[in-house]
Amino acid sequence: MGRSPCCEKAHTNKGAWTKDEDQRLINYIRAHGEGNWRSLPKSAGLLRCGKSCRLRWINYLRPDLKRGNFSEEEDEIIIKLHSLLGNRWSLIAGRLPGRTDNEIKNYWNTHIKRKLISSGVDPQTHRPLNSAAAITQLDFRNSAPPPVAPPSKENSWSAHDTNCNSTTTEESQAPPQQREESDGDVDLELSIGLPSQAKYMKSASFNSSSSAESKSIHNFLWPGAEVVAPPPSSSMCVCRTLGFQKGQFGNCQCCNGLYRYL
DNA sequence: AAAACAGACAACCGCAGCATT
DNA sequence: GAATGCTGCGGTTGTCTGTTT
Repeated sequence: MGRSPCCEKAHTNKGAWTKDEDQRLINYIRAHGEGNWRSLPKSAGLLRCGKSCRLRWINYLRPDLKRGNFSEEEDEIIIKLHSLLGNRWSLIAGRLPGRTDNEIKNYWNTHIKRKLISSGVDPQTHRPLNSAAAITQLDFRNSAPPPVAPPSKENSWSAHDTNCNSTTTEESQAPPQQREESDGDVDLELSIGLPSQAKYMKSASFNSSSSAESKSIHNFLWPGAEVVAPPPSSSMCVCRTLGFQKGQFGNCQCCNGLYRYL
């Protein structure tokens, strides 16, 4: 038995939004806040699918959006985060205030991909193009999951608890950059500090229980976070507000840190 | 000037996970 | 535990605009 459609397609508009529709949506969300997307169109007097409303708001109407060209700094961050996270656009967007996952995805596909290719870097593997083929089979980012314990999107990138804002996941869900041997081709040290988008940001974390693997992975962090030292046996976050486990990746809204505890 | 092409980006679609019933 | 509903994500498509021929 299939699911019912998210909306009555026969009675919904599709395609480009009109100014009037935008204004209705803005007015409604200003008055009632986000959420309840399914019932929103009817309440707001819009002949649109709830999904469409949500997308329009998130990608275009949100007041905190930063429109305009990406800076060089943002380019660098996107490339570095993509090398770490793969096509987790929403997660990457969480590190770029004012940018949406859709915007970053489009930008990646239209600009950065080309830029990397032209500079001889494989945009999927982030390695020199001539060596990309050799490691293709190790790269799970945009292909089928590994045979053992395939990654689960939700498990990998589950939303934060609003109090603590951290999550942890199993090793099998770590992005390939963390799973595969890191031989230094990719600089995982992110040295550009940025505030996270508190409201829209989702945090991700990865867990690795393999000590051998752990040693092959770069430790990295976001500036601004207070990093004391890898906790010896404690399960506490270095910012002392989280419960990260050793061997896990995670980023934290409390301190803006993205960590891996080796 | 018009057609063809390419680039950019907004929007849609299908899927998956979680929550609720 | 199964069915259903809601939400969010990533991939893909459609359309608009600018450039080239």
